[in-house]
Amino acid sequence: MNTLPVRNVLNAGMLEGFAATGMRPAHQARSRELVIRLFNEGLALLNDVDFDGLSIETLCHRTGSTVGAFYSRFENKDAFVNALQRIVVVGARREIYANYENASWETLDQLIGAVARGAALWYRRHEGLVRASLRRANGERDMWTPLRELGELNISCALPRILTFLPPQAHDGAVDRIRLAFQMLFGTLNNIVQVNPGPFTLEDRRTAPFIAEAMTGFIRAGDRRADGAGPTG
Amino acid sequence: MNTLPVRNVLNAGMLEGFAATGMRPAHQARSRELVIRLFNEGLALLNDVDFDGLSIETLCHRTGSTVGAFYSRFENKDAFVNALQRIVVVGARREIYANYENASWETLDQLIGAVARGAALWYRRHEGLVRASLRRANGERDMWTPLRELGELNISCALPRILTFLPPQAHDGAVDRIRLAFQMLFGTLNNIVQVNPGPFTLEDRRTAPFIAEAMTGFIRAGDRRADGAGPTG
DNA sequence: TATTTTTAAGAATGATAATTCTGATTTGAA
DNA sequence: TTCAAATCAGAATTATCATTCTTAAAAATA
Repeated sequence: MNTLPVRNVLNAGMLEGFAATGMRPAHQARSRELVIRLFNEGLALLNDVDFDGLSIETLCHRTGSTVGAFYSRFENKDAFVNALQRIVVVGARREIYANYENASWETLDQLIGAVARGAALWYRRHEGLVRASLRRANGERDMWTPLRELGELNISCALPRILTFLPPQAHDGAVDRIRLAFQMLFGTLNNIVQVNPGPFTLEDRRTAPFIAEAMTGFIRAGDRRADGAGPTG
Repeated sequence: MNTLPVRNVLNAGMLEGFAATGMRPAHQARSRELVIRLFNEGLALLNDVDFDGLSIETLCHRTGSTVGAFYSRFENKDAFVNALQRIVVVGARREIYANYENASWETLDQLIGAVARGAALWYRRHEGLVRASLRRANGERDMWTPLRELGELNISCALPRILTFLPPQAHDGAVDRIRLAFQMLFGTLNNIVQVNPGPFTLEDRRTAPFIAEAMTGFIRAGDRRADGAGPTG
């Protein structure tokens, strides 16, 4: 399904201090290495199958391991999947912080352009995990929670910065508009990953800039309304 | 999961002339009634579970029927699910044609406003089916195909009408913008149905008008650029 | 009414995969 | 080096459901 090259994104260092419910703490080096292998192979497999199609036996075979080893690390399949999401999210969180701390933007277009581009890039790198998480998203199991929190982190970083580009009298109405703009951004990206409706794909260079333009325009339209200009139609 | 009242949307009349692969033609009235009951109960169940969670035995029990009866109608579960999607799509198709034929719009805002409102309404009425179809959307099984076709029908009706509100010199670039606008519309609605990210929901009255405004603004921005006005940022 | 076709019941079957269990093997600290 | 704790191997178990099969009932047909 996914034609992008798949790299091993996780290494032993990233396990440092990482814990997740249903994942037994590893006391020996070999088990830490196994966990990393399982995570990376899990990510690779999720480019082709979803969570239901992810067979523990296949996963273990591909990592030169056994189901016994798997179950001495993880309580069950759900716990594995949850841990996999969590460790990816930990990395993403770091990226987000770094992005917002290091950069400063001169215009709203630049800021939102960077946000949309960054999001699209991240989706490309984690297409399999996102697709699998979406497919299992469900009231009870809450398989989407880690990724939802990631989106909320992104918004909480972007929101105050966006407001600095808007006149103070527009701030009130702008918050709703900004939130909808992000809902459209993530909705559109999720939809591309899941059903690939076309014509715009994650690989298409126009996708992120176009979405960014739509977001910016929508947010600015509220600005114009707060000026008393009235509807533009 | 879904708190909306669930009505029986299908009746015997809608089965007239309806056929789907893997669905045996019913020669007796009792089997036609059974199919309708299965469809309606299936739709109701899909508000709470997805396709995997939809148990044939439960479905049959709830319709006062048996698995034997089910399998003398449908080749297998997939065939049932596909037929259910198809018959709902048949109705939706009719609605779309009717909407576009009966109405005429005086402004672009009105047209797109009506399209977004109509889409959001339809999603509310078919939340369970949409969610289940999305969750199973997958390269091979192509569980999304019927709904994808529905979206394309919507676009093919809207596109030429939208163009009539734009100056001819803007038409070329506008097509891409219109398509992305629809990708954002359906993406956002799909995402609401699937992960309900908030703050905007299907029930929120502001959702459809807001999305419509974003779509209109984005499409018009291309118009302004074709005038030679350059980027607005 | 006789008989053929269609449909329904519901127990039995079968396939798939997650999970458990028991007995080795390895590790790392003393 | 020793040994208790940790880990691993892999066969066996289990649970879940879709699907099949056989027999019975109902409807259509003549």
